[in-house]
Amino acid sequence: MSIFHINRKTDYAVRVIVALARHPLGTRLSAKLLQEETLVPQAFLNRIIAQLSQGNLIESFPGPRGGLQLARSAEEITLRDIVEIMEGPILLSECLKEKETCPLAEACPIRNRWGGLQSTITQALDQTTMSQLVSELSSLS
Amino acid sequence: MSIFHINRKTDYAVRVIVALARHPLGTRLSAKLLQEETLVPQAFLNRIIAQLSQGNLIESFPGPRGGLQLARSAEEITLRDIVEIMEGPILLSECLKEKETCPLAEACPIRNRWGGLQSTITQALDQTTMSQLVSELSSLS
DNA sequence: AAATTGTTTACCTTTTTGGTAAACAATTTA
DNA sequence: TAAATTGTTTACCAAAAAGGTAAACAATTT
Repeated sequence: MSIFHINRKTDYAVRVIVALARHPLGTRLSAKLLQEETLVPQAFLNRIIAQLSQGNLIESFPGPRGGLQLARSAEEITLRDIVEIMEGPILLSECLKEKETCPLAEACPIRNRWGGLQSTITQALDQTTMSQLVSELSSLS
Repeated sequence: MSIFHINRKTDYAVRVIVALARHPLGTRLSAKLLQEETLVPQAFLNRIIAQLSQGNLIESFPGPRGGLQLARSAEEITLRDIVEIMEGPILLSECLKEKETCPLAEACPIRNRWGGLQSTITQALDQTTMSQLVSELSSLS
């Protein structure tokens, strides 16, 4: 699509977390209700929910009176948490993995630049919490 | 692979521009020589060179005594120039295109965050010039 | 036991990535 | 002007990722 693009799956996951974060911690919402709020296709949403659950960002309870709830408070969930659970670690270039050896390693002028940009991105994502998003949301409506 | 990942094609393109930028403006290098310096597969490199040429970042001259040269000085070529020629405009989310309409547009708390991060990234790329990379390279060797 | 809710697995289509190869076009020089 | 040299274009390809569907499965409550 385009470089530095957020995948739809991750975008959807943010919608899910924000929908949950709008309610008091401990509130359980069903997958069906989350579907109505996020507009994500149900079958796809199921897998996103499962991934968020495996990543310990949400907790799930089967059966009647079950549902999904945040695993911790909205202040303690950042955009980076969600991005990394859905996409894996942020890595601008293979050469930023210590173990990797690049044929140009001896004379690579770009590696440190990618490293710096990667730090900038991860810091920006770290600084955005779900409670910030929720308060922006209420100021919109 | 991983989110916020620089594609190999773009990484290769940076190698090409840096290789050219190490010589005085106006110096022509052949595609064959560039292949030896960048280690990019020849057939793939040909297409990368063509794309850089179409993007007016380099100039090409066919025939004997021909070759490739930078279209402007290394101080005037930024990482963003290369990234956008190889990958198209930087766009974190579809919803950042003015014309796009998102079903959540009325109540979307994340759009401005993606917009801010996108600005941060493009500014960082704007601030890196090829002459900076070349001088870092000489300080390495 | 039945109803309700989340989980897992398998499968699918389209697009992107990374690459190869050969024909083609332009320019210089013998 | 023909041959040699150099870049350009096009067609093709395999593997992976993106985005999604659907059905069987497991757990819990009533």
